[in-house]
Amino acid sequence: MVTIYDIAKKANVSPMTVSRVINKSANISDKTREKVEAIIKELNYHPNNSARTLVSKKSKTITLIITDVTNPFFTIVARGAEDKALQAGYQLILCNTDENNEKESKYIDMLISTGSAGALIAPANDNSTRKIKSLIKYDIPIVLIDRTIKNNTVFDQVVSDNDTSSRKLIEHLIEKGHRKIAIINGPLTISTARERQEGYLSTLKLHGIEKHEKYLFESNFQYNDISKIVSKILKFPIEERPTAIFATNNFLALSTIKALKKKNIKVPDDIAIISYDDVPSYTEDEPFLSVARQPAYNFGYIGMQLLIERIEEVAPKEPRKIVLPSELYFNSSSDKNL
Amino acid sequence: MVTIYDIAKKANVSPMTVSRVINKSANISDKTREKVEAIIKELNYHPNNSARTLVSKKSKTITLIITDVTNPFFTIVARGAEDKALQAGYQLILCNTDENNEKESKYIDMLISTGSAGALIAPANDNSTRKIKSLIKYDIPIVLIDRTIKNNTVFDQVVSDNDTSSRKLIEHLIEKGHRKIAIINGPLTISTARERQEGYLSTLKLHGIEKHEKYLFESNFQYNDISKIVSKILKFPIEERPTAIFATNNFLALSTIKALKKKNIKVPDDIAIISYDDVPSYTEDEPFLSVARQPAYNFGYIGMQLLIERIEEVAPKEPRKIVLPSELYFNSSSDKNL
DNA sequence: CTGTTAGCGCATTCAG
DNA sequence: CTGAATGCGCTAACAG
Repeated sequence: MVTIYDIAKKANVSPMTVSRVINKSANISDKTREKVEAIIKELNYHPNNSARTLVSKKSKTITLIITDVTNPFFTIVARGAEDKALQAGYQLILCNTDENNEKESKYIDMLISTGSAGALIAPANDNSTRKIKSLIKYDIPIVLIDRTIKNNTVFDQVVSDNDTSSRKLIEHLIEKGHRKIAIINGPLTISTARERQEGYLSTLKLHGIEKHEKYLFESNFQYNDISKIVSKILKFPIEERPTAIFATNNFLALSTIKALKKKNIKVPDDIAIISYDDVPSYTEDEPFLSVARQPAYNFGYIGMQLLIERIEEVAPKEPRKIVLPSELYFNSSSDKNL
Repeated sequence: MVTIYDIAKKANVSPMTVSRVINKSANISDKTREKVEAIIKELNYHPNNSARTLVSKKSKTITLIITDVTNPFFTIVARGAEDKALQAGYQLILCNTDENNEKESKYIDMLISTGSAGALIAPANDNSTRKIKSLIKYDIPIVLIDRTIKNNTVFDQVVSDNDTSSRKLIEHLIEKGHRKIAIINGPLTISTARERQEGYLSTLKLHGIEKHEKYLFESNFQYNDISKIVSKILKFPIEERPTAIFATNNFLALSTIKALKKKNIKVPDDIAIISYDDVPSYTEDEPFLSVARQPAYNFGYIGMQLLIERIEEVAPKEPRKIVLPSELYFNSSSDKNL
């Protein structure tokens, strides 16, 4: 391995001078800089980040903790995060928690060990709170993305306008004449699920529609079979059967549609569907799902930007909260007047 | 920061003993081990990986260099790689090259600096060869995945059976009665594109079908507009117009179908389409595309396994080549007899 | 503008 | 089974 000592010897300068050249510090004469740079190239020198981090306590890796890269929403988040990280000279460490607190906890331990400069975290659920807050005492900058934790007063966050967008989605259904609207939600221990549910409930109230406990369903945000829930919905007497379903994330919406299809229920003719987020449609030319689509790329990109600002200590002391508006698309899945 | 010295002092042992406990080395009495472990927990000690890597030259991070996580194939590859890495206690650094040699080169430099234990690389193209081979002298284990480089005699690789699967795809078309088969391919500087093209050509030859240069199209493997190529194809006099198209990756197939739709050409009625890889269909219940589907997860998972074996020096000296068979699915997009 | 000294936190080596 | 000494490659702090 080529070290700054090798460079220094060959350039007839001190290792410190080499270090200064590498770190582009001022106060180096052009002549020595050029000389040293030439030798760095010649010897194909690569700085040793471990040594750098050890002594300076400043690392160039950032940890991204999400639930699953395989979820198209988080795929794009990861891409946005990586793009911004690279721009600023940071490397991205990818962690999938699968909404599992133990995995998450393990990753957070690793993040501390690695000496990550900071982390972008989409918390698994409310149980994540304590572990994440424990990062404060390590002085590791954190930005929460997509999901937040309860009573967060210390971390920056980039979140969605869950309540507003949910309201718009529900109001769209109401305009279409729907009154019996079910919600198939993720775990209420996840902030986004809670906020979307609140948006749903407050909008019903606002429009004088009674809330029915039986229309509230809780599953999880992963891609799985929710035909049991759908069966329950279809077992209601026809006059009580929901005419519309608010599926609160992409996977829930798709699973719902799939389960309905299997039961020969037509969307939107028999039941309308609205969703929060969808999946990229490479195939269809006409989008089908009515959806509040989050700007996934920016969750990663802007989140990373806030994080880097904090790492490089150019951010205000107060934690910042960026609310990214979703874009609403009303397509076929809810395109029928009752 | 809590260090082994803090632990040592509190436990009344030497730092070295603490180090031994942490590294689970033998030759520690149960009593001292337990005592030390208790204090490690109490003080919430996290080993400093930079220091560890610096002194031992063994790091616990692995770099994954792919073209784009946003490509569903690589999304799954990344997930497989991450899963295996975590199992073995490694962290994954994610890099997207966008098929760009400069980005790739930058990432390889970073990988050296970071002191990555190894890397899983899907090379951008043939121009990647020299840079990747330069890693040999740093003694950093490398496993090539999906794509390979020319004259590779040193690196492990996990690749697809591109020729065989291409042959099966083409033979399927031939059985359906097709003789005029076009290929829309990625850059021939990418090994997979070359191999798929070779499979295509040799199969035509095998079946006594003449090769036409005009049926060979080259675009790239990213998701973009290839309507120009499709227009060219449609401008052939009708008796020369291909009745089938082999689109050599997921994005090319989808773009082709989209472009054909726009021109009101029906698939498979007017033109049949076969593809290498597709995208996950969360929505459709009936798969549409006829495809050789690669076991993406295993490209990551097995690739990571080989890499870790090499890092931990339990692999045979000779480079290994794992060829993962694709699964063939013949669906609607080619389901018509001529 | 450049050099010297010291030490980051840990594991390797050698002693005992 | 345990400990002491040493140095990994680099930069902060100070000196000149």
